[in-house]
Amino acid sequence: MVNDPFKALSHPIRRGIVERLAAGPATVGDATAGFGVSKPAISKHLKVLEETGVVTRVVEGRTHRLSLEPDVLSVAADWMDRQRALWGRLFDVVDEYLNEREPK
Amino acid sequence: MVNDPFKALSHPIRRGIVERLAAGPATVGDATAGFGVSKPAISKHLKVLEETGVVTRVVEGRTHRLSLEPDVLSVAADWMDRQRALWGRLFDVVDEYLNEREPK
DNA sequence: TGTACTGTTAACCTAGTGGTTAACGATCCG
DNA sequence: CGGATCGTTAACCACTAGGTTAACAGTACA
Repeated sequence: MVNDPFKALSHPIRRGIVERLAAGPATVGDATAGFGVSKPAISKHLKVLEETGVVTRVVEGRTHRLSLEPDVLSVAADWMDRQRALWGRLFDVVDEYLNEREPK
Repeated sequence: MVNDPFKALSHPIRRGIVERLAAGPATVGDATAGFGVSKPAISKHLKVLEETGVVTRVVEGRTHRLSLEPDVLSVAADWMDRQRALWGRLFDVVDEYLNEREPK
């Protein structure tokens, strides 16, 4: 099991799937077409996204409808926001430090 | 080479290092103490963060001073923000859809 | 000088990731 | 029923990630 949204997003295909689902729910075929890999490979990526809770699945007949689960990924986004706020505060200090140590 | 901020952040130790550096520049020892792994392991994590451009290093005698590089990680944060904005717009639609299909 | 300290490199090992092909399960539809 | 479609599972393979120990390089300092 994965259970780590950052790990779930660490692969470009999975980020691509998330981007597509952000435009609206879609079937597996629709959400994953054009990545240039086989269906089993896609199936594994979806499994990761589902285990992490990023994506949810509703079976409808022979197709599966995928949707995003915003709450889970917002944890990662919040982490990002927090870090970025800290960087903002820190940037001048770091800059000053580097200029002191290695004046061009 | 890695060159992918999401991959760089996909490991909890690397996120921990970034969190510490967000509080200010630090030496390798200071920034990486308490993770319960050996020094070579830390050295590899730092290499990943450096290759990705997330962390920069200045050698000072026998110690190395690490700092964050806000610009690079802000790319990842922007991606997050964009996704979150889309989710916000999308949330009601998905919710409505699910309620239609599977009324409790 | 020699010894302690900071950090990296080298060599190696294990487990996991990401991909494949082949086969299957279930559903829709003529 | 019988075939096409959607998607998964099984078995396998190559490569990478993350960890270890041992040795090394450079710097500080008594």
